[in-house]
Amino acid sequence: MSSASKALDLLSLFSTARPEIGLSQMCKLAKRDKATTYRHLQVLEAAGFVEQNANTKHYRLGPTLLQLGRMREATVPRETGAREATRMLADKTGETAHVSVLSGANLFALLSFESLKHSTRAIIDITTFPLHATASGYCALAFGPDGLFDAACETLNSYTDKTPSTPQALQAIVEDTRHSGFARSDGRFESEIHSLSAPVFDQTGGFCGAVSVASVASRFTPALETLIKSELITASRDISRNWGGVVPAAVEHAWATSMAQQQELETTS
Amino acid sequence: MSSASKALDLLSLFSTARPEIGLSQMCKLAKRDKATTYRHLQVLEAAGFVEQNANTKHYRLGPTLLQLGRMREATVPRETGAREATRMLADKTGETAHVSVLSGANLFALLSFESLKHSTRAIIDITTFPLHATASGYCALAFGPDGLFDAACETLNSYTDKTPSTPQALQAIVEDTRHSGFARSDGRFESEIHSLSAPVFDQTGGFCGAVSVASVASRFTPALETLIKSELITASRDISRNWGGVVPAAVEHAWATSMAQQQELETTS
DNA sequence: CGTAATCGGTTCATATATTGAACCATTGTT
DNA sequence: AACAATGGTTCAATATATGAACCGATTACG
Repeated sequence: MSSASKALDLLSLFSTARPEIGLSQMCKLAKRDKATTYRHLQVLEAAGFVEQNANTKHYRLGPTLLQLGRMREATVPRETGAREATRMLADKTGETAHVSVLSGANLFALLSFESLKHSTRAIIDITTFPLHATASGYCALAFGPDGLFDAACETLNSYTDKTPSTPQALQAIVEDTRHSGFARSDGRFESEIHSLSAPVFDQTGGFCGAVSVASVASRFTPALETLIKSELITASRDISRNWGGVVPAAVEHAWATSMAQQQELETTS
Repeated sequence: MSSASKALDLLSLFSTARPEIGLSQMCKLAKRDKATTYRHLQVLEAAGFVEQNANTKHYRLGPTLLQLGRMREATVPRETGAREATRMLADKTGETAHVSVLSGANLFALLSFESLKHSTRAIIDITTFPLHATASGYCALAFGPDGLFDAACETLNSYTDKTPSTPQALQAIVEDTRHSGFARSDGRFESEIHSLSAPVFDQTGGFCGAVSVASVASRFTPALETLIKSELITASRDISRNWGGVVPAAVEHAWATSMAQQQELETTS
């Protein structure tokens, strides 16, 4: 592991719950030597990625991040292009809607909206989604670049007893996702959460992210599933358009087939 | 220089004018070896600080920056803490008000408000303010850390025929700024713009940014100058307070002296 | 067309920057 | 006053970064 990435890893230790971190605490969290950690922090501070509270000597995120974050959004307006559709999605479904973006082999959380409809709701508080355990991840594996599946298989951590633990089990899920145009995680990452997800595409013509609805498992019904899928289609088209892309015909066709089956299922029941 | 800081330096090569950079071009810009640059980019990509355009193979800023930027603002609400005062400043003066923050040797634009009073108004569309040509920059040189002046002298680009082109000329401006508590750029960056600026301080007790009013030069009168300076004082105190700091007695004293002189000037005229 | 020039990416011996145990200084606690 | 934290520093050992040369694929061009 390069020393640069070790330094960058320190930034991920900050959170809203833990906005300032002292040297000793950071050593424990990062499981690294004090001298090393200190030097890494010096580097980050010089670059404006962290700054030091002059009183407590604790470190916190620095001003450069705001600048770079805005530059990113100014040049690649992902958040702006997804916000309205995601808010609408949460609103229409009454559940938590969120969007993730693929970068390399990582799926990063972009934004999330919680509906006010229910007092219990799914909270999205992770920053990177495991590819093998989340609906968003299955979308990436199903519609994203080829190498992703092998990358995902390297760390098949089990989060719940439903988390797929073999490449074969994962492959089956991915096939199903590719076939239906929707990904599903029924308690595969968190046992109480039932998520549905649809792929999003950008100007390159390829998969670049996923839009998802995370519902509390106990209130997930076929009717809700139909509603969520229908709204996911709208949201995916909308976000893809805002990101300069278009949903490929193959995915549109998979959706159409899925929705027809879903409707049939409901009328017979 | 640590390898981590070399990697981080690559991020500063991106700008709105140059949002995507290929490997070869980046080597030239960073003046570094191709293999080294490539590995640095790999590290940054793994951390989500850059991502690669799948078609062109060019690199651009990554999604992690958006997350960290939001986290920074959530935990150190600079933008939030300056917004109201800046809006008020624009409103009261009828001109464009903006705030910048110092990070390392760069003065970054934080936010800007345009007054609706006039149909012609100053537009702030740059992200980093040159230290030697803007009122905000003079504030940084006058009240900021020591090394800044030498850093500024390294690139004395001329933007107008009034831009100071020698360290001596710049030094004189800085002295005047330190003495009066206000910085002025009368067409030194853009010929039609007359700006006044005041320093802002944070919890460290040191200079950390500037609040400015950019006025159209043709309507800049002594009366307007008095109004702007008076409102700048209010805004600087307000923002400094919101950022956990306080305006040092020396600066308050400089302001008091300046305002007295200004008033004298007006009554005699 | 063939060839020369670029491009992104890779290799491996060399050399340099990173590492961490032990250390110091300061502060707050008992 | 002794103790246990804290943040910060040193230096020999060594793990890591480096860059010239190389590769294969595009692209430019006479």
